[in-house]
Amino acid sequence: MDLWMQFHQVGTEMIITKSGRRMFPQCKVKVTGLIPYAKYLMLVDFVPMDNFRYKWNKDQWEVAGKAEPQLPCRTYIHPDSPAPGSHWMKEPVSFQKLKLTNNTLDQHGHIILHSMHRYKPRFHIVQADDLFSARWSIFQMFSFPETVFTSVTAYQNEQITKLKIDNNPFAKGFREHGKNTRREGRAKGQKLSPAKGQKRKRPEETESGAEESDFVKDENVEVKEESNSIPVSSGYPFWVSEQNSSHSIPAASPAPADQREATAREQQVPTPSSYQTYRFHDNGDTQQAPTRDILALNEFRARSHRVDIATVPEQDSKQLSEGFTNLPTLPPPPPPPQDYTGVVNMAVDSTGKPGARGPMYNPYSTEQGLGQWMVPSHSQYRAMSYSPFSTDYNTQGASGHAHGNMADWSQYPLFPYACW
DNA sequence: TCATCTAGCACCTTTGAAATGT
DNA sequence: AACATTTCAAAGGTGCTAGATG
Repeated sequence: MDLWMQFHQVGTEMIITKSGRRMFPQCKVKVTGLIPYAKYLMLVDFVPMDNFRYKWNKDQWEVAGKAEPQLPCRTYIHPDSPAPGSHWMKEPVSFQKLKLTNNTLDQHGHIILHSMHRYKPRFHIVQADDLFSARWSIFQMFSFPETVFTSVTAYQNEQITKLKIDNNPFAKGFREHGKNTRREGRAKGQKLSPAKGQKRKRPEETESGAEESDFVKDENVEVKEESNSIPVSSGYPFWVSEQNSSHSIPAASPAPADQREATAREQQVPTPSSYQTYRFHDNGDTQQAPTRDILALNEFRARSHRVDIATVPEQDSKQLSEGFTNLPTLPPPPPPPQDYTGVVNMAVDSTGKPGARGPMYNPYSTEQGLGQWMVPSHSQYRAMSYSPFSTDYNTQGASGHAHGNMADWSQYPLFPYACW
């Protein structure tokens, strides 16, 4: 939590490369309130914060234009999934193997993002017995304002570089004095690459002492359900009040749905400084009765009020296009046994432990699953500026319903409604 | 010309199998 | 034989940077 806050205050950047890079800080969450014997899946997807592309100019971020077309929205599923609630609650859940890439043709199931765009990870807890047949009946979404980041191919802000070097054990070689002879040897007279001009000087030689990359905090915080756009830029010194900038640039497409719609159902965990003033909303009603299902960032203990649980719309793609806010809210349920027949489309970490669980998708449920709620009509979605089967996407060879391998499947969005 | 991206590098940690000890 | 601990090489994660790209 502390580390995330440090990065957030500077303006978190995440390196994305063709081959994929891990996130740092990594996402690590603590969950409480699950039914110990019920099985759950843990997932993460990434949603754009807005409709703009950014650039780093004179030590600050500013809007550079309209965002690139949406990429297929992939979802990372925690390799332990499915596991009983007791397992998830036993210790903080780490998403350390989650990788980001800018390779739109990626076949490894990494999360595909555009460079120089802003994103926010979003966590999902899905109650389901297994990965094959999971029909998304009950799930919850959580997000954390301090995890917003800008995807980059090279660090722009030298403060971020320094923070990463100081805190990431894999970068130790860059903070220890005199160990990187290669850099010293090249240190003269070369052209500087993007952030190079600013990164030229070596990071502080002083050991920050921040060896601890696991930010273990256990503070109480309330989980809130996101009811409006998140003012992520507040307290974000390197951002040119992008909200103002945003206004100056004509947005051809509507505000991102994440802010517009999906967020209305998303539970957001505020930072310690903000949670006290938070008021929980649920369809306009202020809820007070605390309940159970919680997810907290970085072992950051959280407590939610009434949990917002949405059910997956059945056979009604129109509901999707009309906004997630229309989905019904159910009480925290003991899950009735269900006849799971849906399809799971997800990215799974290749280094995970899928063996014991078998494939994480069901190639035989394609028609039903996609037809049911993964594949709305194009006309409905195009107007929303996002389609899981966009032109770009189809050119990757994953069009239609003929899929023969995991790589193909991993490219489908798990939660398409959240990506408009 | 410039901003951005790519690929390969040196340096480092992590991982897990094999070896060794109890 | 079973388990715990240590060793060590391979795998993989870092930021850096020259050159490529558009």
